[in-house]
Formats: sequence, structure tokens, C-alpha cells
Amino acid sequence: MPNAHDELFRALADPTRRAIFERLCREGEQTVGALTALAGVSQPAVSKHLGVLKHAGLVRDRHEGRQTHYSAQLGALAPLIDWTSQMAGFWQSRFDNLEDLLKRMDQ
Amino acid sequence: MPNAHDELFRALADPTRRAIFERLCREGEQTVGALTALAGVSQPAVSKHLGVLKHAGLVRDRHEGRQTHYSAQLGALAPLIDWTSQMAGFWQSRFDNLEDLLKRMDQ
DNA sequence: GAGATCGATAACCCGCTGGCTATTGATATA
DNA sequence: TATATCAATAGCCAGCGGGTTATCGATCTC
Repeated sequence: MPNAHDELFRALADPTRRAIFERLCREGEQTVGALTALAGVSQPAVSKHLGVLKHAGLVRDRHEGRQTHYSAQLGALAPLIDWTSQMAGFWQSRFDNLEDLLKRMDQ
Repeated sequence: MPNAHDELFRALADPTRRAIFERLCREGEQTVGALTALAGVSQPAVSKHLGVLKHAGLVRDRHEGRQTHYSAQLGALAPLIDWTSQMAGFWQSRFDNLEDLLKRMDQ
């Protein structure tokens, strides 16, 4: 079963999309136009990427007149942090077990 | 320019591949056969996934007779951790700037 | 040496995804 | 009201990526 991390990892896997997200983290709220100006791809492409990011909870949008402002939602990175430390935890506990084993063998 | 995180994020984006990596983290070194038995895909598919993980530095292989043992390389997750905390850092510094601004406006 | 097993490679297929252009809806401006 | 701008959507296309089966090289086992 594909777990909940899927959408998050997939959303961040594309370089263009990740660049957009990074920029929103660095510089804060941006309009679609501003993002498009530096994205190196067309405006519809940027909109599509923003759609994916939004669906993954990585960005919020705010409508103001005819323009839309996007901003990063840092909280969405939490599952990624959790996953990473979980992997590290598994690693560590296996290491501990090995240590125990060696200790037991030693005496 | 696609940065160095690309390969890492892409490698972890696929559920099957991530499951293999998670298993290696949980249970330690495994043969291709053992991994295939529970992966839900064919042995060549598993080999291909292991190739991708290896290329991304996430696993090591060790040959022993006719079987190959793979193990997780936890250190490869470091760039991911760095990237995450960098994003958090940008966020924080923008927040600090805002705080400064408000403080300056206040007086 | 013959046969079986392990895992990597080759060759192929299909679906998804990221890109594009064109268009639409909505809002601002003349 | 007519026109221009912004961003989302529609519709399309090409390439890639993850899956398969078939095969090969290498190593055990008989």
C-alpha cells in the first residue's frame, strides 16, 4: 500500500516544482506571474506545478483581484522530517541490537 | 540547473523503491531474492530499483558467491535533512525580518 | 560436466507526467 | 463598453520510467 509520504516525495521530486517551492520559502509570498518570470517554463506549466504543490499541502493560495498569491506551508514538511528520523531510528536500533549482541557474546 | 538533491528526491519518490529502502533500514542487509519475495514486483524490477538506489548512494551492495546483499546507507539522507532545515531556515529568517520590521514600526 | 539457482541485462510496452499552445473567466483599465 | 491582463483549464504531444518476459554469466550442487 502506497503510504502518505507518496504525494509529498513526488511533489518535491521534480526540479522545476522544487525550485518554485524553494523560492517561496526564500522570498515568501509570490504571484503566479512573478513565479513564471523566473521559472523557465510557461505560465500554464507553473500553474500546474502550483496545483500539485497545493494538493500536497506545500503551498497556500490567496486570491486578490485578478492575481493569485502563493506562499509556502512549511508545516507540510513535517512528514518528511518524521520519515527521515524514523529511518535513522531503525538504523540506530539495529545498531543497538548489534551492540547488545556483541556485549552478550563478550561475556 | 537541476541541483544535487534531484537524484535523491527522485529515488525516494517511487513507493516500491522507497519500500525497499525502508525495509533495508528496518531489517538490515538483505539479498535480492529476499527483497523480491516481498516487493510485489518481479526480480528484474527489484534489481532496477536497487540500481537506482545505489546510484543515489542510498544503498551499498556486497557480493557473496552468486548472491548479492544490499544494505542501506543512512548517510545518503544527509542532503535531505540539510535541504529541509535550509527551507525551515529561510522561513524562520523571513519571520525574523518581519518581527524586526514590526518592532521597528512599533517604536 | 550437467543442471539448477541467483541476479543483472536486454528488449519491449504502456501509462503518466511535464511541457506546449490556445482558450476561457474574471478583473482591472481605457 | 471595449480592451487588456492575469491565472486556470483544455487539449495535445513526446519522453521517461516502471513494469514485464526472455536471456545471459556466474556460481553452487549433484
